Amino acid sequence: MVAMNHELLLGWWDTAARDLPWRRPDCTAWGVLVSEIMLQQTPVSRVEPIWHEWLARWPVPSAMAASSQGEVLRMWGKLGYPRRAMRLHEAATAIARDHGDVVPSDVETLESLPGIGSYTARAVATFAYGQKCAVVDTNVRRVVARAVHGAGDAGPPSTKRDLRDVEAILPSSQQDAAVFSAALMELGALICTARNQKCADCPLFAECAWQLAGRPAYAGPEKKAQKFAGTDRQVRGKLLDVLRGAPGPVPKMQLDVVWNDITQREKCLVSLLDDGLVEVTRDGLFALPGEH
DNA sequence: CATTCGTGGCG
DNA sequence: TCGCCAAGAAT
Repeated sequence: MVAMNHELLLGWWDTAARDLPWRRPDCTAWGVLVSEIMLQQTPVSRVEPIWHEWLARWPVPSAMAASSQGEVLRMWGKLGYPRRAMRLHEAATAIARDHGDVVPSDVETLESLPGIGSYTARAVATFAYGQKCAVVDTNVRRVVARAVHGAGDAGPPSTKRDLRDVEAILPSSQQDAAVFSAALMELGALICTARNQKCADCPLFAECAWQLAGRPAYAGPEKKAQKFAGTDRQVRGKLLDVLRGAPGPVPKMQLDVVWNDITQREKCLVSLLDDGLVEVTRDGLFALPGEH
């Protein structure tokens, strides 16, 4: 594929795009930001119900800033990676205090906020404000690897190179660029998936470099499978789940029962305290931050 | 640049 | 069953 045929993808988007709440015209920039944070490493199906609860409860950043971190962690529930919720609370506080309660529109300022990196900053600038900039997530990387480079899958991420790759195929029109980015991501999510890709339904089938090359297998460096069972991540999750399930502060014994390995358990509790996800009360009880 | 950080569903 | 995967960021 020498040059991406934008019309094919834009046309497909019109007929195939999912009707997600954060894509509706009445969705605020804050709503878009919340969705982007929640969607990091997390499937749409699990995000959607929580997103509705959040926007109903905290329609603007200042509303969330007025809530405690513990309250935010409870509302986050089991979405995973709870530090995202903490950082979003921090970001909401900064937006309310420093930006007039308006989510910033330029990539630079967005990236300066906690929890907002290269992808999320560009996603908000593009999807909430219609700006023209490259948006690179795992879906886009995979689609570009196949359709443009003819590889079976994307190699290890490289922020600078990945950005250049996508900038090279971005439509010149600002309006098209925003839809194009959304469509690229949608294609990766629905058609050009990691496994069991649906090439027969792909709008780029005829010009896809991977198809034209005979769909060679991924040739890059081996990807390390992420373990979970037995990791600190699992232990931290169990500890935090106790606090989420309790109405208030709990004695340490309640935390001790969730994991047998004392050394690992204590290490994880300390790390949760370090991250500000857990606090100790005056009475030596353990609580979600701000809930005592 | 490589690791760490949750959780659950699916083939 | 269990490895793999799901809109990344911070360090």
